[in-house]
Amino acid sequence: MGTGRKPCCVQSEVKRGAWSPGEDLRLIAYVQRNGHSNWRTLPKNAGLQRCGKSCRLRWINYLRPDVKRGNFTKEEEDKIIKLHEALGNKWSKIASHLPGRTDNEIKNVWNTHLKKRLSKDDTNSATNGPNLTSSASSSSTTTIEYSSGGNIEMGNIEIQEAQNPQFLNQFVSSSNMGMREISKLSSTFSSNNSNILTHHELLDLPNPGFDEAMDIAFDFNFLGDYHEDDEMSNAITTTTKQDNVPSLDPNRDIWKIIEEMEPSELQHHIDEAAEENEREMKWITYLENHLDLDDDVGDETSTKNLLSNDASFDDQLLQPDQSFHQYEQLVLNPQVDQGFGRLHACPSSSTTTNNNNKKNSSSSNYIF
DNA sequence: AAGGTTGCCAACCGCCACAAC
DNA sequence: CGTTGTGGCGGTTGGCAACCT
Repeated sequence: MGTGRKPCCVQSEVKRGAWSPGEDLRLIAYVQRNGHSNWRTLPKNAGLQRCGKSCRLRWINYLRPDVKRGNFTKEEEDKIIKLHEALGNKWSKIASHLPGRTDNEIKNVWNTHLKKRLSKDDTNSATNGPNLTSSASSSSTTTIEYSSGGNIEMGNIEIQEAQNPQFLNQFVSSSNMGMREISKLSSTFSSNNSNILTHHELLDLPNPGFDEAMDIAFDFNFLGDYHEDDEMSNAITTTTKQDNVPSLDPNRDIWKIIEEMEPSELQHHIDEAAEENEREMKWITYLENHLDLDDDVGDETSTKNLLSNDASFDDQLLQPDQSFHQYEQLVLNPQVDQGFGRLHACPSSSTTTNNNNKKNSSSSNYIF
C-alpha cells in the first residue's frame, strides 16, 4: 500500500444528513461519559451509524455545552471584521477570539452577512460615509425578533418584558421551541443580567458542575416520558413552584430543564444520577453485547468485559424500570425517537434570528 | 396559483498538519 | 525517516422556506 488513504468511513454504511434527537442524545451521552479521544471509533462505540468526522462536527458545532447560542452582537461582528482583515479566512483562528463561537458559524455569518455588509459599506462610504449598522444582531440589545421554526412567532418583544423569567418560561412552555431557540433566548437574557442561568453559565457553577448537571439532565431525558409521580419531575416542579414560576413543561428541552433547576436541587440528585448512569451504561453495553454491536474485542471498555464483571446485572434486567424500557426502545429502534422528538433535546435546527425571519427550522430540524 | 429565485445554514468533502509507530 | 492514522480546517453543497415574478 502506501498510496492514498483509507476513507474515514464506508460511505454506504453511514447515515448522512440531519441528525435526529436520538442520535444527538447518543453522542452527548457517549462523549459525556467517555470523552472523544478517538472520533473514528466513537460512532461504533456509541452505536451511531455516522462517520466519525460527522460526529466530531456535530459535537463541536452544536452539541458541545459551551457553544454560545444567539445572534452575533455588534461587538462580535466588528471583531470578526477586524480579525478577518488581519487573518483572512482563518475561521478557526477567528473563532478562537470569540469564545463559544464556532468557525463554521463565523464562516456562515461572514459569507451571508458581513461580506455583503462590507461591500455595501464600501459603496456607501464613497458617498455617505461608513455605515456599521448590524443586520443580524442588533435586535438582541433592544428588542427580540424571533421566529420559532414556524410554530410560534415571538415578534418584537420589548426587552424588559422578555427579561422577565416568568414571561420567558410561559412563552417557552406554550411554544414548541427547541433547544437552540431557547438557548438563543437564554443567552440573550443572560447577557442582560437575567437571573436565568444558561447552559454555558452552568459551566461556571462551582457545585454542581456541568458534568453532573448533564448527568441529571440525561437521567431525566432518558426517562423520556414525564410522569406526575416521578420523583425527579416532582422535584423540578417543586423547585419551579417555589420560585413562583409556571410549572415545568415536560416537553421542554434538556437545557431548559437544567437552567431552571436550583443548584442545590441539582446537587440533591447527583448521587442518584451517578448510580442511574452506571446502570444505564450497563444496559447499553448489555444491549450491545446481545446485538453484537461491539466487536472491539481488544477494547478495554469492551461491553463484554464490563458485563462479565457484573453478574448481578442480569438480575436487574429481569425487572427493567421505566428508563431502561425507554432506552431499550431507543437502542433497539434507532429510527424511532422514543419521545425525544417531544423533548426537543438538541434540535439541529438553526432557526436563526435574522431580521427577515426568513429561515425556518424545518430545513434542518429533526426528522421525526 | 405556480414556478423560479434568493437567502440561509447545517453538513459534507477533500486536503493538510502532526503525532505515533 | 517514511508511512499511516487522526484531527482539524476551509471551501462547497444540499435542501428548505421565503420571497419574487
